[in-house]
Amino acid sequence: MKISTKGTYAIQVMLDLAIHNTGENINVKKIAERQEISEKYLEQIIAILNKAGFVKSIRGAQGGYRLAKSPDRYTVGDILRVTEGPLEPVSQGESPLSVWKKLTDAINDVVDHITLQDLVDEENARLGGDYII
Amino acid sequence: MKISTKGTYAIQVMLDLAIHNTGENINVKKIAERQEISEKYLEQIIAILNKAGFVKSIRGAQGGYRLAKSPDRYTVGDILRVTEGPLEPVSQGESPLSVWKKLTDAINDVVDHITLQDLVDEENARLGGDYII
DNA sequence: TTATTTCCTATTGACATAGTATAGATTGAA
DNA sequence: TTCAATCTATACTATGTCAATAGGAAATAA
Repeated sequence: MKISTKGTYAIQVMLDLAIHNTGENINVKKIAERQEISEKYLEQIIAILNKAGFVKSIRGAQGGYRLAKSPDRYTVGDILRVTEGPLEPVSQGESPLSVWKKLTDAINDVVDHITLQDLVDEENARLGGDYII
Repeated sequence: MKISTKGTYAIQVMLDLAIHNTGENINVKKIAERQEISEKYLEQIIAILNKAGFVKSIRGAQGGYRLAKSPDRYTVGDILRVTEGPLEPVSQGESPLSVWKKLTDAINDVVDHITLQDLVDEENARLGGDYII
């Protein structure tokens, strides 16, 4: 009953891009340093986000990544599902009890009502509001 | 983001014991047949339920298992946590975002408000109510 | 005693996770 | 054009978990 690091790292990446959104491109190295994630592994996760169109990549020198949309237009559910697959703790049909559907619905309901902007706000509040970009 | 078969099998076992509760002991073989689960693997799962005091075992010939309490006194959450461990999709402290706590709370809230008796009722309804013990 | 049944421990094959390694393609600043 | 910075792709590996399988010991009814 775990969300893998792939999913949590993806959230961290998106949050990092949202918070450090100065107009400059952000490269993998910086994100990896700030989030303390292996650079090479992070590349693989960002590749997924890129293919899904969640981030825009700018290649070449001074390249990097940016969010494709504003943070209020991503939900945590969007990001988790693209990295983790369907958020369904028991496969459909495996055991025909309504409890599994209720569980699936509850999980998706939570993550679909929290946006990336919510996480940004939370992070800003956590840092006391007096942090510099 | 999966509940393993250990957890779902445990629910099936408990439900089987609840439904076929005639006063006689129910042995692993019968449960394994009815639920279509490997007999040997089932032994291991029942051992967990036994150690947790959820079922009572009677050894020797004509032995078997029974529920330790009436079905309305178990929740699905009780059974899942004893087999799966804490229902916590992201380990505490791993990523300090409130979304993970909300998710944990939502999951536990669902499974803690469904009893084994609820599953029995559901199963009886599913079978049209005209089934024989 | 014998058949049945639980109890206990060890082992295994398949698969997923979380990386690491290597090579290469593309871009843009100088 | 040069060349470093950056993304892209693939392969490999170490570790762990899952889902059994296997074999036998201990208990008990008949």
